[in-house]
Amino acid sequence: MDALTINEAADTTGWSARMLRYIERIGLVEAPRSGSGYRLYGPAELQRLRTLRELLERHDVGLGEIGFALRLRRDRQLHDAVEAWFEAQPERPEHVPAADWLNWEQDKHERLLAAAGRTPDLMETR
Amino acid sequence: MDALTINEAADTTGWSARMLRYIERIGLVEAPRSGSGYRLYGPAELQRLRTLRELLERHDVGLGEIGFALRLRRDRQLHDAVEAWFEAQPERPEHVPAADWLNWEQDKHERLLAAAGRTPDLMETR
DNA sequence: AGAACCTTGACACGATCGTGGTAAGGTCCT
DNA sequence: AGGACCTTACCACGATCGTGTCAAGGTTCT
Repeated sequence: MDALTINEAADTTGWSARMLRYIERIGLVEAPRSGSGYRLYGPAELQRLRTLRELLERHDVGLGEIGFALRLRRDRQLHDAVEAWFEAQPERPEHVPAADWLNWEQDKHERLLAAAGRTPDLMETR
Repeated sequence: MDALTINEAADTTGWSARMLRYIERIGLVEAPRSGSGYRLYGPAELQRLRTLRELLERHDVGLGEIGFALRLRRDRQLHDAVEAWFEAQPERPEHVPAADWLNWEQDKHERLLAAAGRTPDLMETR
């Protein structure tokens, strides 16, 4: 009572055989193959397929997104880059030379962002 | 020399104004607004936009994927669920009653997966 | 007041995603 | 040997992604 072929696995997991192949191509749930190339789904794979389905439904995410999450776990390089990007809160230069502020009104192409992010209605004259 | 409006920001970052709005909608790089609703891009945002561009190009990922990464960081619930799914290596029952193995040949719908994942050519008679 | 911006919302369009189906060919069980 | 199943490779198709453009209306500058 162990390994099922793709259609059997499809029946018991709710996925279609077509989707099982797709899921495999994405890299999630890859079934081992028989000597002649048939996919063999054991309890482990069946379990993963069922929980995968639940995961998607419960959080409204797509296969591609989980596929990306997988890529993140495998490619540390990428993971770190993404993480670094999120982490990077480019320091807002604390020291804003007053001189720059004076030119402001004149330079059409360089407007000011009030203080540090919020703008106290500098632009509305009305 | 601080905050640019959307088209100016577009010019200096390489993105189009359209994309800046799109990027904002996804949740990456949200520009603060002026009193009248104009987006104001300060050095921080500009920096993020440039590095974002680099991130995408260098690792060949899409905005949607980074958007998903963002969702993962914000929704710990989801993050944990995904992590759990990947972690879950459903234990392959170590104890396989020999009896089950005997029925194998007979039960058309229940085939066996050799040992723990790899199948030693059980299915190829030739 | 008028030009030059900005904002949101809509229509559009090729590319990819998520699915299904079908064809051509190999494998397994009677 | 024949039927039922598997494999890969294609064609298809609606939905979303990534972009652009345009319209209608508000803001800012001169």
